[in-house]
Amino acid sequence: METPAEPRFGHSDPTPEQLRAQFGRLLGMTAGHTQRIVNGALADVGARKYHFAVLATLDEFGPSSQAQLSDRTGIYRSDLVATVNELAADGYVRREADPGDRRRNVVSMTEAGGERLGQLAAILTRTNAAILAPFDAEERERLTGLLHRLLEHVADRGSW
Amino acid sequence: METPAEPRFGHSDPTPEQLRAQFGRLLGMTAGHTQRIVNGALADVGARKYHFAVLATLDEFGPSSQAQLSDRTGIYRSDLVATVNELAADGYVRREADPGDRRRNVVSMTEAGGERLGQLAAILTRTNAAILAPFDAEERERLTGLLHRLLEHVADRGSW
DNA sequence: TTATATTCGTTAGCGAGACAAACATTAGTC
DNA sequence: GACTAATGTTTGTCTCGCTAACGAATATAA
Repeated sequence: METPAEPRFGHSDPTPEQLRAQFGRLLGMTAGHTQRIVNGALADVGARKYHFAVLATLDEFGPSSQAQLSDRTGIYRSDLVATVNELAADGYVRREADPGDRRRNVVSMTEAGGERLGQLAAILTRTNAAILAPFDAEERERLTGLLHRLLEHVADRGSW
Repeated sequence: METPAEPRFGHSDPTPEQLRAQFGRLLGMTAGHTQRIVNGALADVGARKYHFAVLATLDEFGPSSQAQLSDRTGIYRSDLVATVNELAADGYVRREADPGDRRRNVVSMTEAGGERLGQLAAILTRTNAAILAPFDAEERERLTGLLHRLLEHVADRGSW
């Protein structure tokens, strides 16, 4: 088992079987590439996905506290601080103290924020389409259906 | 109005439409949960996926230089240094200077490393099975088939 | 043969993302 | 008024992917 023998000149770099066989790896690599594409497109305009998540949430629910934003986006409260900071610095959101509850901040989207959301949404629509390009409508449905089921199963706390 | 603060990834508030609609998010969240499960299982025995990747590669190709390991696992050379350090510290691999090329190190798996690989492989087999539990054979094939196609498309450098 | 280029391992560091711990302030309840 | 709970914030940890740079060794071209 610990004897020499071996490659030396094998210039090809095949992926080992045991690695390729892992479903988690397949999923992870696919997601990794996909996210790299999406993140790259967002980064081109100086955004991250947290920005889109917050903006989209504000658009749908209106002014919210940070705790609400955290619950609805899944972003940790601690990470939300930085996200709101960044969005506020660019004038996309406003953060004001809630007069009714002084622990709270009310975060609301500005006009510029609405435009920004439109820009980011367009980017995401575009990249999502490009990513799914090789699939026809039926395959997309199958894929998203399977992924939804998988997500539900895998997100089920208690079983893990 | 609000629920207790915790269960991270399964939020309590409704997920905004624009977020839910993103395919990238679906893929990302699914992969995220999956990897958390896998990483958690590996972490329980003090391992990371890089460890498994290197061990599995050594098992299949025999003693290799770090550059070869990097090529075959996809781990960056710089990150491989730490990985080999860790594995060597635990006695799972040996790192020796290559007498034939003094720039190189020859990394080889020890007996303990072989056992470790068996342990990690068992963990991965188990978690992969659990993850795919809700699917029957035909669905698994469909899912992996679709993911493979997606991976190929999305990993295609040049188009992005 | 000498100069130049390339390879290999290594160190250091960045940034995103997911997450935990602790804390001060403020509200609500007993 | 004391106790508890929620909110926002700071700080820090860890994995992962990725970049830059460097010294040593080797390969190649002039």
